[in-house]
Amino acid sequence: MPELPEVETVIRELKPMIVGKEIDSVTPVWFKTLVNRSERLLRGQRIEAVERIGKYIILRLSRSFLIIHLRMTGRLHFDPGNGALQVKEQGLNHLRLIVNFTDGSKLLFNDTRKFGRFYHVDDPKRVLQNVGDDALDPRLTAERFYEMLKNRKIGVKAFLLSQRWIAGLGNIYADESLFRAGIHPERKCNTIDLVKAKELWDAVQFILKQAVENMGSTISDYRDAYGNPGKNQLYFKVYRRAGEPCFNCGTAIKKIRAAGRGTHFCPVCQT
DNA sequence: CCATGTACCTGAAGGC
DNA sequence: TGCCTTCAGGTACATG
Repeated sequence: MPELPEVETVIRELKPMIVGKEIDSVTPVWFKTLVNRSERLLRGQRIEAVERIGKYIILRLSRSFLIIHLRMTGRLHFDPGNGALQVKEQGLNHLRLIVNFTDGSKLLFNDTRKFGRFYHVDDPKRVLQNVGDDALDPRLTAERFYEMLKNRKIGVKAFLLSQRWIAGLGNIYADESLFRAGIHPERKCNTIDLVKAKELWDAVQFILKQAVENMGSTISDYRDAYGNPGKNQLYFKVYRRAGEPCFNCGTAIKKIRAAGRGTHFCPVCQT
């Protein structure tokens, strides 16, 4: 499910709901969701801040960190505890973990496929050591992006999907960014010159920012903290458009497997 | 270093 | 209707 824009949407909404709350207890519903040894250590800790690097949500607590990854189908919802839970549809069919706050409100984690994780750690580096800078980090520049690309023989889609260099892109926004920049997903990184690298970097920035403005993309499972779907799926140019005409040239959009993922591109516009 | 396959899970969709 | 296969916003790990 969620890539950077979906995670950003969720935390923007969640932040005012949970910052300052004190954890009373955590109820693990599915035993693998909470990764740690001692959920008792969470009692009495306050949520000091809600941050994000790539697709990772970082809850800064009084004495430790709770790092959340939604993976494919994870959803976070807030239950104010007064009976006014706002979640729509069947948002809570697959409840996997509950954070109970001392004021009676709760943070609910729903996750159909059970891939999502809450990592309780003293040092965020334990989870984030192989995660690069956030794709929307203003300190990143096209020049630094080019430096990362220029000596790699890996296909450019695989590069964008790896969280190790730039964090936050997933399958949808990698395909959409490559289309916008006119680059074939299997092109080797080291064949991209500085000018083309800048075009790709600008495309990544545009695609991600547009998706944040549209509250993320909903294909099936993704919902924001209120249970609402995103609107950005209406702006897809290639993703899930196999066989349909390219908006630039009319050629049928192709679907192949690249970097192990279904990959959509225009065989004429993307070289 | 790089590509590919498998594992982790559930459910929707398509073919027969 | 039912059965079987494939696929899905992700990542970690094993194998050539």
